[in-house]
Amino acid sequence: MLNNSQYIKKLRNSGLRPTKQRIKICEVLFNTDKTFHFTINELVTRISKVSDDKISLATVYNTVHSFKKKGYLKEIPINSDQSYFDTNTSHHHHFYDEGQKNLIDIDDADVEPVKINTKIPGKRIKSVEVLVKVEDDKS
Amino acid sequence: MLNNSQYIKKLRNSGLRPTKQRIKICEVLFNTDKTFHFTINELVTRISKVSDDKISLATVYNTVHSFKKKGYLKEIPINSDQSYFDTNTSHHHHFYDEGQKNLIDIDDADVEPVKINTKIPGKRIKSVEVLVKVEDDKS
DNA sequence: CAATAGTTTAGAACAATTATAATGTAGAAA
DNA sequence: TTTCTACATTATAATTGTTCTAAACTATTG
Repeated sequence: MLNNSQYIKKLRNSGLRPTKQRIKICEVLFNTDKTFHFTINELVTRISKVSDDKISLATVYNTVHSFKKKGYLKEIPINSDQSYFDTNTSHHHHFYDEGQKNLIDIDDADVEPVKINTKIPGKRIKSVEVLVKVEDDKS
Repeated sequence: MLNNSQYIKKLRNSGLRPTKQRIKICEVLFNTDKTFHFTINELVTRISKVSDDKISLATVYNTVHSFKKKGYLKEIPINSDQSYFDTNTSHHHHFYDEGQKNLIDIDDADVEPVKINTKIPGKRIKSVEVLVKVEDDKS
């Protein structure tokens, strides 16, 4: 929930030039109290709804990837025909309904800390992500 | 670790006709003590190494999908440019090294049961999958 | 053996994503 | 300000993984 000058500051601080496309995308992604999930296509649709001058698809891809690299977005690890991104970069998990292709956050507090009792030599754990697949409960 | 007549039986029992293509794919996937991960492309390569007559790409896709549906294979939920499958259908989890695109099994016994303290009305949990992303430990 | 329902196949089609290369622009230096 | 340059954007082409199609093939049943 920032205004444009704050996005500009944020972008500059992370070494990204504050172009009008990036600022627009910041607005679409972060000008809301609620975090949300999206695919590139859904983002393009959202952008076109709030703006008259459109942003090219390539730029949307580029920007989402730089934002991900800077830690402003997370990619959600599900197998799908397209990638899902999350504006909620806090540590949390997901329910996924494969039938409806519906993703729902699971608050970190609702998942007991996952203990991994093994490790790989020379590697450090970067993240632990839990994906809970759900289906209709027809019982 | 079965011989062909056992694959034939297995296929028939699950309502799949035991064609020579499916039997060949069974051999490549299941004639080993160790379970493993693969992409469709890697599977095609493996097949071509042990067999002279090739199986069309469409058939490999079809077969992997039917085997998945029958529960002989699992798909591993990671974001990648291609899908990963696992011949280990037991309940277990994965380490994933994004840098090297390397997947490693985590034995179920090495992960404390994941407790989810929330639920979605009308939905039932189908699976809980833990993906542990790792990176080089340069400490 | 004949009928038929399920399979395989090559290749086309498709969809998501990435690459290309020309044009545009932000920010720094003069 | 003007100029310069490195970074960004763009339209479009190319690429890649996957699915579709429809014709040929084959395992199974009667």
